[in-house]
Amino acid sequence: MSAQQAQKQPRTAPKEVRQQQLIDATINVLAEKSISGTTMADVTGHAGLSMGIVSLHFKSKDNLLTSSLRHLAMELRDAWLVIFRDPTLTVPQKLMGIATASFDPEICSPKKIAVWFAFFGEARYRKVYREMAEEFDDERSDALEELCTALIEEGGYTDVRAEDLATTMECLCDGMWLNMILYPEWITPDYAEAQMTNLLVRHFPKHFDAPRHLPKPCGPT
Amino acid sequence: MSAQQAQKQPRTAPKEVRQQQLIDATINVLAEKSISGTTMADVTGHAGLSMGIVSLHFKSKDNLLTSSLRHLAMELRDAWLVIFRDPTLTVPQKLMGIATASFDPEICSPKKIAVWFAFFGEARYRKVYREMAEEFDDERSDALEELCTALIEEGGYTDVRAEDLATTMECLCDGMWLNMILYPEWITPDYAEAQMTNLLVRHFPKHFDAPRHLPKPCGPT
Amino acid sequence: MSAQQAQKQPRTAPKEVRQQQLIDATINVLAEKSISGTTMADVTGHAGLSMGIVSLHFKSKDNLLTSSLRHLAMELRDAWLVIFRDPTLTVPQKLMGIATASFDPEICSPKKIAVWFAFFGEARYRKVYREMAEEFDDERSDALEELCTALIEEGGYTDVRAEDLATTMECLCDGMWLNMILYPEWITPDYAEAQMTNLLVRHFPKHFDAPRHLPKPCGPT
Amino acid sequence: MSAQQAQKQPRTAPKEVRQQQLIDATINVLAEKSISGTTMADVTGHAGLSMGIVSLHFKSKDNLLTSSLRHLAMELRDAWLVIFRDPTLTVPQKLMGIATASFDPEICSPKKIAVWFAFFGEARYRKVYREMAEEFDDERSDALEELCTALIEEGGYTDVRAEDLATTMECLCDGMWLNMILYPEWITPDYAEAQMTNLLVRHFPKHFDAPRHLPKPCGPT
DNA sequence: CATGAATGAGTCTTCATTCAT
DNA sequence: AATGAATGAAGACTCATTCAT
Repeated sequence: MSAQQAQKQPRTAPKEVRQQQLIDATINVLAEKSISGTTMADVTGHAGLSMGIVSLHFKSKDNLLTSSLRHLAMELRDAWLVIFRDPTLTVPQKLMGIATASFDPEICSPKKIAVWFAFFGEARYRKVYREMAEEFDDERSDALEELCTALIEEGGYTDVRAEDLATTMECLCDGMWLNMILYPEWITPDYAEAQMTNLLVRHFPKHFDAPRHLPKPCGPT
Repeated sequence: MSAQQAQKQPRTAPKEVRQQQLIDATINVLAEKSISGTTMADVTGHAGLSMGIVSLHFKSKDNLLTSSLRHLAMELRDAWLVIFRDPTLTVPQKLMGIATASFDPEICSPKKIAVWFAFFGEARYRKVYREMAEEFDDERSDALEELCTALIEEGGYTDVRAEDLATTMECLCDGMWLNMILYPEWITPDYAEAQMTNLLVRHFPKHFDAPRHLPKPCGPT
Repeated sequence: MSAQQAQKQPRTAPKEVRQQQLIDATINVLAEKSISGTTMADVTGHAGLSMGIVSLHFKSKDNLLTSSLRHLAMELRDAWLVIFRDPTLTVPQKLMGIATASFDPEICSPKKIAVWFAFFGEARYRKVYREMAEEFDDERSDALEELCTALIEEGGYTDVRAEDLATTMECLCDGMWLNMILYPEWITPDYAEAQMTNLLVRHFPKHFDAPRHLPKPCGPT
Repeated sequence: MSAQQAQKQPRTAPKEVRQQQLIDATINVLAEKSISGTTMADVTGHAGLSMGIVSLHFKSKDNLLTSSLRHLAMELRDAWLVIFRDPTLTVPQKLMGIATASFDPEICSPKKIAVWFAFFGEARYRKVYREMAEEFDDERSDALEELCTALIEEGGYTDVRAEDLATTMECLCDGMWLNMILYPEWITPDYAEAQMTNLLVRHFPKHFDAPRHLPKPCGPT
């Protein structure tokens, strides 16, 4: 929400609204200026509010950043968890769903990926992230491994190790995120999804169809 | 080189020596404090030199950072290029060599990966990186694709697309780098190399042996 | 009154009650944090009221502080004036009474002395104090001098000058206040009273008995 | 030194000179604005230097204030210690010298007294003062007591307790300091010295001559 | 009368850069 | 070529005061 739009907002608002408003503004500014370049004046200006509002609602810049990171982490967790727990989905559907959840436009807009890497670029926030997300990351690893194991048994795949494949899926996913901001013309969300599908087809040919082969847009330029 | 050692050094030194000394110090400090937390006083203090030396040799902080990034990029490029151009190596050896070059201790120490992601965390330096390295990154992509194509033809692999596999290799590599600093107990250099081998075995079973399956240390914790 | 107790109080209260409540809170907070460290949020929080209440009743922080100083000054003036005007007391009783009134626990609790010196520490409030209290201070000086003069005539003391003794009494009193907060183990209220008695005994031996000689607690440590 | 004069000073100066320059400026500004009102910009502006210089030489505002307090405390200590240790002085001369050292124009200018009370007005700096000066204050108490004891024995004074008189001297001194800034027309340095002499004459009539009786200037107005 | 969210001017502090030596 | 004292712009944070409810 821009400052212009914000001028029409009421002078006071519930705590939750203001906090979310500030977190949204923070993510927007972070994407552009990263952590070192993001000032509280930038954030509050973007939200159409006054400078003191951050201290009022978040006590400090660090806490605002941490809260914003938590917001992103929760959003991502919810995205795959809702798939994993959906009783109407089959195992292959769940596996594919989790694999591609990271590339949902809501989750992996260029803006949000930039913010993720802004945080990963600072040792301090890597630690913060680990402390807040270690449990969820474990859960996701376990979920992927569990689903892979189920498929391996079902399909009698003797050459696939669930553990290794789960790791490959997660790391490939992260690597494509990185290249999405480095070379957005090379790795697009659609291409990333096709790559994930590719990986699953190659390991579980009895369960997955060949992906559409997207023309690689233009190399890592 | 620590400040203590540095005190014994002569008061003057050739341009190149001083510049490399400062770049080394920069990489060391960046790994710990990232970009926003790295001050010129940190860098010069770590190098055992005076504050004014940065302006003398690099004109500005930004230029010192850019030079440091270039140093890392060149180091990485040299690592895979020397393999690619080595006439004594076979195609599979080259492919494996390039795939695992990123995990050479000299290239991917925890310190250096942290610095890479410190730069990737800032939009400004992603742009700088692209401008200085997109040529090399293209070259590497082309090299990988060329090697894959050679193997596909040689082995008659009909289900492998060179382009996609090259992309997978690069992204998987980057994703493991990220998880190496996020969860160093999970992804170790040895495990990363095994994962890369795994990928090649699965695509080119006639050319690569099964990798040693390292026990996955402890999940993404 | 603590915030907890205050929560039970009715939402509205007469002007005078609220004002006194705020002055009490101000004195309590000032004692601990002095003027620079006392915020309106501290004061209203201590009183269990909302932030806006200060503006409502006192218009500004400065006015609240000035009112608090006046409250202290009036309290002190009342303490000695009631003695001076008490028709049942003899001259020596009055002199002794005024001399020791400053050390009455109600007047000179550690908290209140700290507040006095908080105000004396600021040129601005020294000026305010002078404007509001110089009349009373003059009156007290005159009262002491008058009482001393009476005793001098009565006892035929030829070596005492009423004016100088009155000054000595007042300054000694102030100096003991200061040392009470600097070194509370050294100067206690009891010791201070004994010192004042000592002074009177030495100047008016025919009218005052020897004081109890309190063991000096432990030096200015 | 004013900003105008300061403009002619060299751009760099030895550490000690700059630090003393800043402490002098601090004392000047503190006298006028007290602690809450003194900004680093005030201090550096008064010294004719730039804002960053405080952090460079004193790390923080608090440390600059503490250093300034220490400077005052040392100055006062030196003033009486040099008298106490002067082998050419007699015991009465030393006693009188210490008693009146506090009123030396160099020590008790209106400016410096104001600064003393600015510090005494804050609990934080009372603690700091105690920690830095407790030893010296003890020494001075001991010195006064020792000198009084010597006179008592020499003169056969049976009605004087060295301990109590030393305390009276110190507190009277402090009280006159306070009234010097509250009512400078009432208590002048000369009058304060006369008061101290008075006290000594009354206790040790065989050793001290009657003081000149200064006309009390104008009451506590 | 009373509330407390919001404001924004003011302060301390940091730090890249400059410059006299 | 090298030093490091000095600069001053910029940022995070504080807090007296305002105002819509």
